[in-house]
Amino acid sequence: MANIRDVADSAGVSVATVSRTLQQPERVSPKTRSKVMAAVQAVGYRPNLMAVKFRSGKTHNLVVLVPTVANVFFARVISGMQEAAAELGYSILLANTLGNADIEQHYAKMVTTSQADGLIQLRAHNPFDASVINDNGLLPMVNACEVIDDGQYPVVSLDNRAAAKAMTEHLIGLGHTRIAMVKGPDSSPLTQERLCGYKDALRDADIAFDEQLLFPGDFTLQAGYHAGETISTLANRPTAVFCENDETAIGAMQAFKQANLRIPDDISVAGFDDIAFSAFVDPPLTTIAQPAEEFGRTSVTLLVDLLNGKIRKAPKVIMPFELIVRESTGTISTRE
Amino acid sequence: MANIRDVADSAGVSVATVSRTLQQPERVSPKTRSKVMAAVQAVGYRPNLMAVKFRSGKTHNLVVLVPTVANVFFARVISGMQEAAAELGYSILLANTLGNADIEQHYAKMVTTSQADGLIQLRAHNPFDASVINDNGLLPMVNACEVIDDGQYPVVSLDNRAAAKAMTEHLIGLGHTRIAMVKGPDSSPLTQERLCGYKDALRDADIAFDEQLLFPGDFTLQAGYHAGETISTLANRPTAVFCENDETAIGAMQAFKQANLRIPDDISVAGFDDIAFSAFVDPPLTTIAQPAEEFGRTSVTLLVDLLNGKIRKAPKVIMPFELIVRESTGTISTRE
DNA sequence: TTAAAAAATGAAATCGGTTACATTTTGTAG
DNA sequence: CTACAAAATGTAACCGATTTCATTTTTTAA
Repeated sequence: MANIRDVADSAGVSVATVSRTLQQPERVSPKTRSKVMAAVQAVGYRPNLMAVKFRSGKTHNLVVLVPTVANVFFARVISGMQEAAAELGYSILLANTLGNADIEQHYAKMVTTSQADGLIQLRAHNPFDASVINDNGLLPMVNACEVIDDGQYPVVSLDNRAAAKAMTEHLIGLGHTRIAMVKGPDSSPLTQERLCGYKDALRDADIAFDEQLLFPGDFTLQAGYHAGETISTLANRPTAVFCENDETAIGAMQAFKQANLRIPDDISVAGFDDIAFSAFVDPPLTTIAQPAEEFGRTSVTLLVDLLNGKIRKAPKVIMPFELIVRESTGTISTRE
Repeated sequence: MANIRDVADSAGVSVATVSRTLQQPERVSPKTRSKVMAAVQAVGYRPNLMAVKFRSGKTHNLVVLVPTVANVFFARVISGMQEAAAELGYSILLANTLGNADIEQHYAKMVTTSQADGLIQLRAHNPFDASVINDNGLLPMVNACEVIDDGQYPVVSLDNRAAAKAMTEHLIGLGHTRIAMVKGPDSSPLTQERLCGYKDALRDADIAFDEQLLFPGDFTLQAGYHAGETISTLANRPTAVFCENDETAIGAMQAFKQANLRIPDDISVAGFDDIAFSAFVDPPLTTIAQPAEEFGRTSVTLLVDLLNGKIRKAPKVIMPFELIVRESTGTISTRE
């Protein structure tokens, strides 16, 4: 592999001149400039960017921790990140952590070992303990999608509580009073926030909260299916089910269909996230749309600002949500 | 940020001793070893791995080009890659190319500019021209999932033709003779291979191939929905539809339902990939399962072998497929 | 024509590790 | 106790670029 010295030798100039020709062409005479460019072609020179990054101390890499890239919502967020990163001259190092703390730390260490400039967390699990990999406790990090709001790091999130409240109000508006909720993992702040929003709406409508109508889940199709099975056989069945994400809702719908329940005539189903599939299930799913790509773009922008010292205090950006009413929710007993 | 010299000074030894303590502890006396370890703690030393990688010339990074991480099948492949990479001490640099040649080249250049050791392509679009970014034309690369079989690079792929043939034979076995196919993009080798398998099966069963039964698609839900709409209104409607991937099949199913066609009584639908959603649509989708995670693991292993010079000639690994028969396909006219 | 200013170029330090080789210390055998 | 081998440690070169500072060349003005 040809290096800058080979170019210099081939052009009969010093390495400094070669470097200048490539970085600030206006600082070399036209004659040597063309001589150098010819030499670059001749020897097939490609700068060793590892050397550049080493010397500059800037890697222009950003590590992104994702619980699983197989989650359709996260996939959209990642697309947004990649886009913003490309514009700003950064590359994304994607870590599919599977919720595994070892993998998380392995990738987080890339920041402390100068392999990456900063870190973005996109996680739905237990808060990441930055002190594990960094003694002074603070590393250039942005938390996205999920509020781990200790005020230490910038946050990009949705007002999950308000969104869940809006969805619950939609269901209440349709006449539902027995509204089940299929939760995410209890360890996730998302689960708690959405649960709070659900309770807020019930309280405002003077509907008593019923612990029995809460069902465990973990954001997967399987969990939704399982919850749906359970709900189907319930003596005093709820007339609506609010699932904390779309995968769960789609799984539940499948269980309801197999139990010969009509949606929404017998039971309304609502989701959260508005993944692409949700518009293509039968019936199309009522859900909450999040600006996924925008989440990605914003978190990258924020992190880069942080790296450039353009940010004073850890800001908190709240992204807007949208209630998407489709056909999986309706008034009760229409055809009963 | 403390460097190795700070540790050396703090411990009162040379940098070489510090390095040895960290790399080959047995080559240092126990006394100095503990002295150095204490100094490491004291100054909060983290090795600058950028420096290590620069000097060693090995980055232990692998670039992976993916058309879109939002594709559920690719997401599984990526999980497999990450797993194998972690075991082998490599990191994955994931590039969401969106089929954009500029983004592809941007990331591919990371290999020629010493920012990554090798490249894996996971693409369903036009073949990547390695010569664009590398004069001598050959870079450490593995092609996965899609055969771009010019014999230059190792390939990990499925026998798409045989799989498509098996699915078509399944449909023929159910009594179907008018079998439509919703294709992927014509530019993709996958599309062609699966089309060939479809034709193979027709030929073996003495069914005339009918150009009219071919419908364009691009592997998206929307394309499937659109094809489904068209097929629904056809005068001489086919009794079965084989879609070249599951997203397309799920989109088509949605269109059929809206046209009040019963699946599979009025029309059978088959997909390809066996994404997680396919078991949770109504009715569950008959499809071809690919060992997605295994694809990822195998391609990483192959690439690392290639980097270590453990591979002579570009091998071609064919992964096994499995026909998953669910409820979206059935005999014709059962309840007509 | 010459002195001073400006432009172009080169020499060498630098980033933070690793490692070949040199040197010193310790251990062992005669 | 000496001689030599083995172990421990240190010195300095090296990886490939950028950049400061010095030096040379060219341009401008008197």
